[in-house]
Amino acid sequence: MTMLPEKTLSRLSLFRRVLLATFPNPTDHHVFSHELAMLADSNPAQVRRDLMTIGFSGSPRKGYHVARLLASLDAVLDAPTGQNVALVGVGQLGRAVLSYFPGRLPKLSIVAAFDSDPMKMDRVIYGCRVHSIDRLEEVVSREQISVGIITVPAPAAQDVARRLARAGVLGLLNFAPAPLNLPAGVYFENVDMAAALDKTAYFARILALNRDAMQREKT
Amino acid sequence: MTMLPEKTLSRLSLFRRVLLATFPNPTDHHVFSHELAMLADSNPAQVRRDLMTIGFSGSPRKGYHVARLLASLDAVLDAPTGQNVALVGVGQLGRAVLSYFPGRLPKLSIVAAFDSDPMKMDRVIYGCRVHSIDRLEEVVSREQISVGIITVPAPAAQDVARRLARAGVLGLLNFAPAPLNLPAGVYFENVDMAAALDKTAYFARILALNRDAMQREKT
DNA sequence: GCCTGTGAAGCTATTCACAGCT
DNA sequence: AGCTGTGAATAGCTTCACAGGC
Repeated sequence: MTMLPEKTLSRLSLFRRVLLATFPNPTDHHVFSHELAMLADSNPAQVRRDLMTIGFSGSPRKGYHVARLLASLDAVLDAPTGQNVALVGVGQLGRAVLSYFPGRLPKLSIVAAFDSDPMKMDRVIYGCRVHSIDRLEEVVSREQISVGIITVPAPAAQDVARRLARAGVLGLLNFAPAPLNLPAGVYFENVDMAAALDKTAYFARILALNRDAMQREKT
Repeated sequence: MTMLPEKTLSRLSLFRRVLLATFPNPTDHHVFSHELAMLADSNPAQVRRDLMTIGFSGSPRKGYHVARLLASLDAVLDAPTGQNVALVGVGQLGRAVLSYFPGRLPKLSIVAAFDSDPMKMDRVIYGCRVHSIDRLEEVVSREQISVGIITVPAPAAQDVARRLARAGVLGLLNFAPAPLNLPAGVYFENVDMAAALDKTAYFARILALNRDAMQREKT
């Protein structure tokens, strides 16, 4: 399994989450592809294809064995020993992210946060120590951090991303509304809330127009 | 132009943002597709295709006229009279979102927030009044709200989404880590931060493995 | 009968490559 | 010479549809 497609990974992460929520005690439970599809707002063919992609099989009789499936999902999604994460930018959004993750993804720990505001330094927020941004390279290297979360304002994002990459971080999750330019060999994913809201508003508008058109047609 | 593809819309929103940031005074400026591609971390062919999709053309000589392009992007992305937005769930994440948007998307105003915690009600947070969740239907209808942002905990998301949809909201931006089941005719988009982080960590891990493999090959 | 696993078809999105313009 | 606009090629993703198993 060299490298799974991005979309498949998103769904696998979601499958794991809904399975855990639905089967607090998964032993001896089974799910059919159409059941998991329902839980994850997907469809049976997609579920079967995704599980096929990670080499997991069920039985036509009973479906997929939940506990085994969860183990397979863990094997794909988690590093056996866990991975350390750093967050840069302890503003409103950074704090929200810090409060969001603990407990949600047990194999990923946000072990350090960074900010440039001296007021925020050396405090502990949601269980995470805030360091001066000046010590970014030092702490990333010492704590063996392989994943970075960027929650700084847009103008600072590119520089922070480059420093994280240079310090050895290989995956970046960027919440800043600025596109990053990074050398190949570093993965990054943008969470573009502004674009997401623009898009949602656009489709809301189109749907409203369509609905009005139908209304008019009826008369 | 019946309905633009989702991906195209995300990029158009980004194009507008980077153009505004790069050309504070756009009059008489021009951009080539490769320049805009650089700014948006895309590629020239994609930029040309996207602009073609919205029927905007440039000249081979000078490229795209920035002010005109911005006007075209506004025409596609914005409702002429603006759209009203409601946010449900004034927790840590909800507050971060409330503080994030004002000023960023001038045609979209978050005009109301809702929460079930009596402590939070009737306060004004980041310029937005917080109402009791009980008054959701009433306020959505009175304020003509067409877009909803869901920042409640996962177990409450489905119910909130259904209430918003029933009250007439046509587009939902869901930050809760729970998939929604909604009738057709309502658009929704999930911002799944947990899946995004899982994915980022996965690729960071794969990249580390690949890098180590190359290292070993060299010896 | 109702499921899974999967080749094949269908669809969407991206990228190529070049004619046409200035 | 170097760009845009775009048909055509490619790549990537989703869905169909059915053989095979219990």
